[in-house]
Amino acid sequence: MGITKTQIFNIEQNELAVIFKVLSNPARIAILQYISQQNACICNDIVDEIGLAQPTISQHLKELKSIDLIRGEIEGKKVCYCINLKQWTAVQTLLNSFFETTKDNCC
Amino acid sequence: MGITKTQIFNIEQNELAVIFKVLSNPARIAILQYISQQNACICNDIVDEIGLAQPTISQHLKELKSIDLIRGEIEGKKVCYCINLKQWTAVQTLLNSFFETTKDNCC
DNA sequence: TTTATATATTGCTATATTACGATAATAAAG
DNA sequence: CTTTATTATCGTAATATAGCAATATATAAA
Repeated sequence: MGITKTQIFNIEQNELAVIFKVLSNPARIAILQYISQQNACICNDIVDEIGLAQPTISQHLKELKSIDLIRGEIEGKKVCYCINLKQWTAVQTLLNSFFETTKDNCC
Repeated sequence: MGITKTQIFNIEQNELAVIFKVLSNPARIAILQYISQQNACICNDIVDEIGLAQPTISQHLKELKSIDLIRGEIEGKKVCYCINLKQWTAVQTLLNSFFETTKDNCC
């Protein structure tokens, strides 16, 4: 069906899946890395840096914003994107905790 | 297009994206959590536990196996799945390192 | 006001994903 | 060998995603 049966899973499972989904595209990984590499908040050289069309980048930025991983501040006609450090750390902690908790038993 | 332009990204970015994609489904999260909760390697009570059809579970298990996160040992007519602790830890480290490295600069 | 620039939105196509019924494959049990 | 149980694979439908051209929106500059 292409549709995930979210109802049968709990909030934590669905939340983790959403986070992983946002991160499951190399363009979005590249965007995050590029934004973080700049010394200051970076505006849209992103389109030049990554080899994708402007609407595509804009869509990816929107998805990253959807889980609050990045933030866009309007500066004149440009928008300045930067990583939301608070949420970034929260997500890191959440994923780490998932890995840690799920590490217990094995053959 | 629905097709990701993997060529324009580097190996690390693509590898991270693949890992995140495997984890980006709540059924697969639930399967991993269920497997890890059992004291011994659990076989296909997974189908009973998760509310999805057997072929669907089988497909999800295949995807988890594709990045070596779990392992299936054939025991008679049953298959005994368990988390591959070595790869599990490797993935945890890789993701953590991604989060750590990408945490540097921000507004 | 007009023009130029930066970003977002819309609409579309191609491909991927999720899910399941039907069926095949495998192996233990009879 | 046949039956039964377990898991995998195939085929298919519905929906999601990635990407882009065209266009809209917004703001600075002229």
